[in-house]
Amino acid sequence: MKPTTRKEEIIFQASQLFKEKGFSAVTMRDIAQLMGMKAASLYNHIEGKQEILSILILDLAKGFTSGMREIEQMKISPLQKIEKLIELHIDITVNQSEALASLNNDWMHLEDQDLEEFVRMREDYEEHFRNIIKEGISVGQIQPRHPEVILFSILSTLRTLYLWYQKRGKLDVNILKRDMVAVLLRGII
Amino acid sequence: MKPTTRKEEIIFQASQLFKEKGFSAVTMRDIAQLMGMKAASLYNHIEGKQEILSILILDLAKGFTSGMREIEQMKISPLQKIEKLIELHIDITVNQSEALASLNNDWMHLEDQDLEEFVRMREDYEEHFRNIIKEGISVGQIQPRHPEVILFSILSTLRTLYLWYQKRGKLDVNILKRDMVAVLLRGII
DNA sequence: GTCTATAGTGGGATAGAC
DNA sequence: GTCTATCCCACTATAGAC
Repeated sequence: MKPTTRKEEIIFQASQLFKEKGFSAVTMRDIAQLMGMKAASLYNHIEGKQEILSILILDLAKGFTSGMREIEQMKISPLQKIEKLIELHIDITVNQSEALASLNNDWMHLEDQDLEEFVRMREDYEEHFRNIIKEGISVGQIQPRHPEVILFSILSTLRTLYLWYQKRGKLDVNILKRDMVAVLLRGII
Repeated sequence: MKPTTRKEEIIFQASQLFKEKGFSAVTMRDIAQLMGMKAASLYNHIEGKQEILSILILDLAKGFTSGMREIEQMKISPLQKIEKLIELHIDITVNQSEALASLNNDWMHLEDQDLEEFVRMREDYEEHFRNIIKEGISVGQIQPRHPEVILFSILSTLRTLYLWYQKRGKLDVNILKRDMVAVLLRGII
């Protein structure tokens, strides 16, 4: 996530602000100030505030979608697929925690087709995740509890990991993966 | 959470909007419309938009703080205390999911002393939770993994439960408590 | 590609009639 | 206690000079 073009740099700086205060509370003037320019100048590079949000969220959502597709096609057990999904979330958290904040908290401020596309992708993602859990239950690898509770419990932890990852002084990613997989799959007792 | 006074009704209606769109994206005109009045009339009952947020978040935070204090004083094992804490979160989620959304997502829009007070209460709450986990580890009731990973995993699930609870057609609370305790404590394998 | 200036809109909040 | 009218300000975005 190293911004190369001017446009990417604007989107990157905006994402920092969106994470701190939320999309609605961030102004074009705030973003311009971080860029060291005036708000009007931003419009030479981007269409507007909405475009920034849309790029941030939809690009990231596509990352989750393609990651899910790859994992689904692997010839491994359902439980191993869930481990891979946990690792996917951790990798994305580490590399794109700002965009993740927008995806979690500001998706409802997307407009029209962007909003529809996002909601569709998210439902799709959850549906595939749920199916992997169900398969794990049916082959006896996972406890026969309500798949929805399991899905929610894992996803909510992974989705809010970005809030916590940097507070704790950047744990080593591999240690984090190992401990997280252990806690989520095997519990704490 | 049945609003009785006019002021409480305004705060309640506002909380619905804050949950949907976030504090910054909700206008006094939006709130007034839900109340069937004009924005100017709101000011006969409340000081302003900030007061609404402040009451919503601080009242709820105090609920968590006093719940934690009660549980800590019980003469039960660390693991049983964690079970009680899970139940506390579920009860609050069921009864006050709108305020919970503001507490999770809009706390940074509190001002001055309110912001300070909230941050202090939250840190305190996490500190006490962490100590219960550590005690559980030291008496051998809980796996000797990093307490921070355990704390985060449980708290992030409980904190975002409000997002999910109503989508799924209001599960029976007792079933939810039982399954949630099982998944969080014993894992899914 | 950045600037100043400004249009156009909508926000929180207040004054004062009823 | 609610209303209309309005203030003042901040917002997104555009126009046009440099």
